[in-house]
Amino acid sequence: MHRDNYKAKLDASQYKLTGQRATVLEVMIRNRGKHLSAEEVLQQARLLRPNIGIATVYRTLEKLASLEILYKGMFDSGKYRYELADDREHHHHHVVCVNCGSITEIKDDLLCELEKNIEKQGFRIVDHDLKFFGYCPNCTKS
Amino acid sequence: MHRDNYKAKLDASQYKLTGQRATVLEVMIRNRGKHLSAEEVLQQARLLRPNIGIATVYRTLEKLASLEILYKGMFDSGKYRYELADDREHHHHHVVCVNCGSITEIKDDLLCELEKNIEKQGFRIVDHDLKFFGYCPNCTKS
DNA sequence: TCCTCTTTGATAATAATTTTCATTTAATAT
DNA sequence: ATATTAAATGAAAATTATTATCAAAGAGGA
Repeated sequence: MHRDNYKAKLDASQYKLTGQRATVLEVMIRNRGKHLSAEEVLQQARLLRPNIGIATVYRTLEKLASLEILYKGMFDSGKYRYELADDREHHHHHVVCVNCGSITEIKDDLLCELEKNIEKQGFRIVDHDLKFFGYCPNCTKS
Repeated sequence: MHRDNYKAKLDASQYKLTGQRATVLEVMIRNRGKHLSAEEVLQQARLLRPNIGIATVYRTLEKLASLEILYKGMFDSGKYRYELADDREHHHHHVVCVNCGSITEIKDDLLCELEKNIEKQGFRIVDHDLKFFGYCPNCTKS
């Protein structure tokens, strides 16, 4: 998805497209595919806008996640990470390397059948979150 | 698994089976199937042993998890929850109700195929964690 | 018993996140 | 353009969950 579409999405929301928000969004776009913590977003945002505050970063990430522009997830220990979420894809699958900590996105989706099974038991499923833990190709070699 | 087996497992470990540890374990056994936070474990433990401290609860939960007597997971926002983990089952699947917050365990496992796909890409998978979000049978009705 | 090592509870410290609040900014009406 | 109003911001304080510190208590062995 293009930069402008994200901005348009934010613009069309109940929130104002302020400079700070555009900056946070810009950081996320430039790091497409990565999973950044709030602190990491702050550091990169300060390169573009030196006196943006941590509270604004948190507030903006939260808003962007509520607009589903970002996906907010907990991967390793104790802090949230954010990534660009293309609206079509609600499902996030990741492989977390237990050796180097790298997080790789995977696309394959065989879960529909499993979801259907669960729905037979009376649930209505709206989303899922799947993480694999193992060794990434790099760490498998050594 | 029976109460005594957990105690035996702890007893056989490098750690002593102290009264406090037995109390925490007892709380977890009495809440089989539930996912308790450290604070919740403390409250229940204090009914059995009024002056057990929060630090001991955290330390014990951590140890029990490292012995794989408990499973430690992050479900909703910002705090860890613990549940009894029968050693055979490393894989945890849950349905989290987005309405009432209830967490239900599911057993079905169709993920082997997916794991194999990922391994073809050079990863070596050792574990996974799958959560579904939706409405539980209770909330689906209303 | 004495000695040593482990565990404990209270409390301080830390880390991540949220709230508060006075000030700034943006959007709208004038 | 200016005044008005509500939303957004940055700095700092507050909160929440968790971990570390440390002196005292407990357990086991020589």
